[in-house]
Amino acid sequence: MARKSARPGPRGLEPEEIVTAAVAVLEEEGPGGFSVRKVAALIGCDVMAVLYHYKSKEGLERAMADALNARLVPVDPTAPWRTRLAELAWQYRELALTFPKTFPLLLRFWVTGPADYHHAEMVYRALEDAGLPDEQIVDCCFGWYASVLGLAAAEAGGLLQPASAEMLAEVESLSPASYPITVRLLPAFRAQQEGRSFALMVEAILAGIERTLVER
Amino acid sequence: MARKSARPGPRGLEPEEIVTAAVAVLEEEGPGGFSVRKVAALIGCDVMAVLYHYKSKEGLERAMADALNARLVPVDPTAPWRTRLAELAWQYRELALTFPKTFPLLLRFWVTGPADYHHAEMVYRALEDAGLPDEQIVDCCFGWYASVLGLAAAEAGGLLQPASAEMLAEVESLSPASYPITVRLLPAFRAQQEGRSFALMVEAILAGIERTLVER
DNA sequence: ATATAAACTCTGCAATATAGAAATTTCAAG
DNA sequence: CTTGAAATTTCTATATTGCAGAGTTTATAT
Repeated sequence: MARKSARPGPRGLEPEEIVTAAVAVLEEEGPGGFSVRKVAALIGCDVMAVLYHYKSKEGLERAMADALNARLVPVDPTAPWRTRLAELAWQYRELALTFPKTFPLLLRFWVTGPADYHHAEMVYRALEDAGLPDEQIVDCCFGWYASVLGLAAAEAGGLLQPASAEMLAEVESLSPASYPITVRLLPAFRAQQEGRSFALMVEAILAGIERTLVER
Repeated sequence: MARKSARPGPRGLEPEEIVTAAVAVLEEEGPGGFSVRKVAALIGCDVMAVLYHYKSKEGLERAMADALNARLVPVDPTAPWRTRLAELAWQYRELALTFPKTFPLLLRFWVTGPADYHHAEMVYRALEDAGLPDEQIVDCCFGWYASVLGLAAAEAGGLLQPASAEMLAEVESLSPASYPITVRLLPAFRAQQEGRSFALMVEAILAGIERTLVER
């Protein structure tokens, strides 16, 4: 049995480095193959060093979600509220496409840390500038978050990507009698373009918020 | 060593019964404590009997997601399209509240089985009745699904529920200088009501879809 | 110097998923 | 009936996992 490891004691292992490695492992192995041992192996430290810093596997995952959140850059507060919310939404999409396997953690841990309050404040402000009354701001903010994260998670899962060949084949084999519209839409499936679904939906949500306002 | 179980061979173990038990275990133990062993223990069969029917743990989870999907009842096709989509959305919410721990599986396995095509056809039809052109129907359908599932998952995760005591305490301890709006909104947090956020957001999305239509 | 806290490593255990072979029953054909 | 194949479940074995407890080293304060 070869012993590979260094002696105990502090050796400047940055907690941030652990999270980075963890994200790399998760992106590489997928949710099924993700384990604390593989994270430790990647950075060449002991398994328990990881658990020391993050208490448990779930603690590490929470930190990973927070690390993703931390990558969001604040939006320009002088821009119109719709522009601000739209830009934030597209940032989430970008995050989802860059870290497709890690992104779903944001849905599991809705509140990951202090960074969240900062982002929420930005959304509150945007909705306030939109003219919503306080009670609607709260309701609307949570709803906006859930919808946008859902959309971005769908991107991460490949649902909003242009239809794959196998998916097209599956649709082609459907009976036109049972699924008349689905079959008729086949050309539209082929014509799907990257990001258009996301764009359409974000616009719809923002338009809907504005309209809710007008109708009051 | 006592042998607790019956003798081998077929004994009419219904696959559906396994899924039901699996959902029960997941709801009881949460995602962390969910294991194939506990599912087998609940229905009193061997672990491998479960794995025989569903190939792997992930296969079982996929079947669980499909089982949830199968609980949706078709909406009345003669109702206005907005009513139809709204009712479907509320059905998802109901599902999320009834099976909060199982519901997130629907986000992990976007396409669970043939039942999906049936539901999608209903949504396509609604959007067609709304007057959307074919290419927008496709984009919009996926986006609508992602948003609504995201909203329902947020309900399942407790995000849209009225703020908890600890969450309120956390907000109270925030510095009003850094988070002026968040702190000001405290009374609104207290006044949150079950389902209002969901209702507001579904209405906004539908209104947004309609408006997208008008603007063309 | 000494004490104390922080940052690790080592050993080991209970639980896990999955593979493969073996055993038993069901069912249809003769 | 018998028989043989297929379907269904169990048993055995293995590698992997999260995590607890105790020990070891280093840094910092007194």
